[in-house]
Order: sequence, then C-alpha cells, then structure tokens
Amino acid sequence: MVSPRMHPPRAVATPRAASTSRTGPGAPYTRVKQHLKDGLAAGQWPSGALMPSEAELVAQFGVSRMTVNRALRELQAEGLVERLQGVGTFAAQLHKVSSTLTIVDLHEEIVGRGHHHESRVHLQRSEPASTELATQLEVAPGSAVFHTLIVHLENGVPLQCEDRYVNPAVAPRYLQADFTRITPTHELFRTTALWRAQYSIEAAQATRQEARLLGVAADTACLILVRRTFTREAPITIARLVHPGSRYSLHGEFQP
Amino acid sequence: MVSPRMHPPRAVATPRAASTSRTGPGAPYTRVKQHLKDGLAAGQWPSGALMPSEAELVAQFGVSRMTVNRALRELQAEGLVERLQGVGTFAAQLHKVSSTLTIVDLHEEIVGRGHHHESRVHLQRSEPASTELATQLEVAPGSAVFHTLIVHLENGVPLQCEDRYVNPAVAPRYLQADFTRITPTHELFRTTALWRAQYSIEAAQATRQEARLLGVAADTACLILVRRTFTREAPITIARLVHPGSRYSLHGEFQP
DNA sequence: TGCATAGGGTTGTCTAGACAAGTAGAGTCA
DNA sequence: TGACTCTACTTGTCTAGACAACCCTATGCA
Repeated sequence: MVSPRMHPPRAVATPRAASTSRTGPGAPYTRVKQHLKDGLAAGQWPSGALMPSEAELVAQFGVSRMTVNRALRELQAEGLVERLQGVGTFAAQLHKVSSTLTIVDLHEEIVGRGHHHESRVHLQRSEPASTELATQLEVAPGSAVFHTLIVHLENGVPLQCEDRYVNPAVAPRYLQADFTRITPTHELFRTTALWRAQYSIEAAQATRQEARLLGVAADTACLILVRRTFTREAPITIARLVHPGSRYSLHGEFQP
Repeated sequence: MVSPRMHPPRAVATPRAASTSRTGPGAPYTRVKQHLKDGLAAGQWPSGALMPSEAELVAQFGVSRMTVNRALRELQAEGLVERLQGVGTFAAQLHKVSSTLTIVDLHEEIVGRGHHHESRVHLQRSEPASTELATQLEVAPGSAVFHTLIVHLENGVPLQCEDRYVNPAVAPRYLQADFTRITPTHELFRTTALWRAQYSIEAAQATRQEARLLGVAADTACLILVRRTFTREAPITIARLVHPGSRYSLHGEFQP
C-alpha cells in the first residue's frame, strides 16, 4: 500500500449547518432500494409487472430523482429489475440472477436479493470415508470424515441441495457449528485458508432423494456443481450442489 | 409483461437547447471509467497504489464530481478499485477473479482426447436481427446478422448443438468459412480480438429441435451455456451451446 | 381508412453546490 | 514527550434543475 498523498493547501467549499446523518445504510437511496426489494420479495410486483416510476417514488419518499435513480440503477445491476428507456421499470424474472463462479456464500446472495434464507439440516455427522471419497479428500480409506446434507430455501422455496464432505484434519471443529444459523461455506471460510478450487458443472436429472428434498419432480433437469476446495496443503471439502435448473443459473464474466 | 401505465397529463420541465448527445457509451462517466480501466490494464497503478482523487479527475476531464463519482463507484462495484472514505481510491488487488471458464475450441478438446471430431452444418446464413438479438449484439434492429447452427460430434456421437449469431461489423467474412473444416470458435479467434466474455450456465430440458439434432430424448437434461464475447469495442457473437448433460460437464479451476 | 405528427409520459445523464463523515499531518500546550 | 485540537484533504451522499433519447397514444389531415 502506497501512502496517501500530501496535503497541499487548496480552497474548498464553505461549510454550513445541517441536521441528519446521510452516510450509511440509513441513507435515503438505501431506504428506497430496500422498500422496493421488500415489495419484490413480498410479491407486490410479479415478474414483468410495471413498478412505480421514478417520479412516483420521488413523490412517495420526498427525495430527489437522482436519489431514486441511483436506487433503481443498483437494483438493475443486481438483476432485480429491468428498465426500459421511455417505457418504465419492470420487476425482473425471479432468481435468474446469481453471481459468478466465484465462491460466494449462498446466504449472502439470497439476503442480498432481499429474500429470506433458511437452511434445513438433514444430516450432520462423522462417517467412514469410502475409497473414492478418501482419494478425493486425501485421507486414509475408512477414516472418519464429516458429512452434512443441507437444503437451502429462498423465501421458503428449495433452491439448493448441498451434500458436503469435509476433511477433519483441516476443519476439526466443523461438526460443532450450527448450520441453521451459519452456512457451511461461511464456516469453512472462517476457519480455513482457501487457496484453490476445482469445480465441475453438469446437468442431470435429480436423484430420487434430491428430488424429494428439493420438492421437484424426479425427472427435473438440475444444474449440478461439484466443487472441491483446497488449502495450500490439503483438500478442505468436496461439495455437491444441486439446483433445480428452472430456478437457477450461473452467471460469470472474465477478461483475459 | 403488463402493459405500461396510462399517461395522465402532468407539468414537466421546460426544454432548452443543447449540443452533444449524452446517452450511451460515449457518455462522460463512461469516458472517465474507461480511462481508468485502461490505466489499470496498462499497469499505470500497481495493486494498492493511490489513484487520482475525484477532484483531480474533475479537473482533468472537465466534468462534475457526481460524474466522476459514478465512474469510480462502478469501478468499485466491479472490484477494480477500493475506496476509503477520508483516504482515497486505490487500485485493487489483481485478479481476485473468478474462474477459468476459458474458452477452448471444442475441436482441440476432442482431438486432445484422441477422438475424432465432425461438424454438421444445419444453417449458415444471414438473417434480420430480432429486437432482442439486436440489443445483445448492439446492432440496429432488423439489420442483417450471421446465423449458424452446427452440431458437433465426437466419434460420431452428438456432443454439442451450437446455435450462434455473429455481429457482421466485427466479423464480415464469417459466412465464407467452411465450418465442416474449421469451428466457428476458431474462425472467430482467428479474425477478431477477444477481449471479454460473459456466460450464463443453466440446466434445462432440450427443445424438440435440439433433442432431434442431438439424437436424445426430448426430456433429457441438458447443460446450456450461453456465451457472449466482445472485442474492446463491440459484441462479437452470442452463442447458445447445448450439451446433453449425460455426456458432458464443464471443468474449471481458480485461484484467488 | 391510413398515415404523419404532436404531446406527454418514461428513463438516462450531467451539473453545481452543499453538507456529512472519516483520515492524517501540523501545530499547540501541558 | 505526549495528548490535544486544527485544518486540509478525502470519499459519501443529497438536491434541484435541466436536457436527451425514447416510447406510446391521440389527434388531425389526406
């Protein structure tokens, strides 16, 4: 980090008195944004519905149009609304948007959309590793590994089935976490040093168990992401993340 | 899509004369943003280096601070800079970046596996762009774009259905290529300068046409990758790549 | 009937000024 | 020396007004 610039004298604006704090999450544009997010989460505007115009929001919130405009522009960037010049602002198709293949915490992603996130823990235990799993996690065959099976719900709708095995040597306290309150991704982020990740993405029909957990028909096309992460020394975890294809897609961008 | 609201009369601003167009990619905030992006790409500011303050950019570009602020805010959102209130703007740590969904030529991939690659060209022509497509490729609606529909086979088994639209302004000789001998990806690599790519991955059941072309059942789960590539200036192509899920998966790796 | 146009809505953007809040160097005083 | 304030600088945000580009409907005219 380079040290900040010196401070040569320069004439600046004359100060005056004012009242309320404006920085931070209580800022007006944040209020407008949250109001719209809440409305979207509550189904106030179904997908494709026309949302209030900037002028209407200006009147409703008593703020300037630039402020409203910023809120809407950010919602657009987040993929929650679509805007057409000369036409209006529309509620976007639900959940299309997700983020990069960067490893993001699903919880943050869902909350970032202004939605409610819930985890249902179906399995949380230690079990002996199969031969293949032992190879993947680079542990001795038959030695204990941690296994969790969790379904994540967005606004009550199952979004992801997360079947995960964890290397106990790297995250010995993994099983003690309360996964209804913290996601495995977050827990592992917190306690291990991620260095590298490998993933593979495929489409397949859900297994019977997965279909049941996700509440979809057994032949639904699902997007399956298998991700293996590593510290600099050893594998941390291998996760099989199953999304019903109709409710999810991955987006990304890269620049060589 | 709900129909737009009615237009009750309301008083609006009085018009006045002005000169240059401000909307679009030539917009001042875009210029500022691009200038900084270019500088970052050129290594003008190494990771962590202090970048020009808003006031300096205001002076340099002759625009208002709000305009500069917007450019910097968007660069921050893109992860290219970090900003600290009261301190300054710093070049972000390089490539925290995502993934290596590197664009590989399918032909090389198949040949690399020691297998035989064959392309069946089902469509190769120029056609008028639909409104949405025109937007995606940033061409005038209704203007001609190039369209190819090709099925790639590995050892005689259909592996990918490639439905591709190309911007004629960027690759004017695209249609003259012999796609039984060279893949579109290779042709475009050869004739255009790839700068950026956007992709979206989802799972879905194949359409009837796709199922027929791929020789699979209509309800087969497929992995669909929609990829849009760009030169530094304009979109090159948008491709919809459909793989029968059972026969394909994507692999990647990244390092933070 | 059919076409051109005007009007009034919508988003997109820019400006100039202002205040708020945070940082850090430079002085001041005990 | 060490703790304090002062002050210049930074980013963060808001406002009111304006113009541009675009879209849709209604209207008037041929």
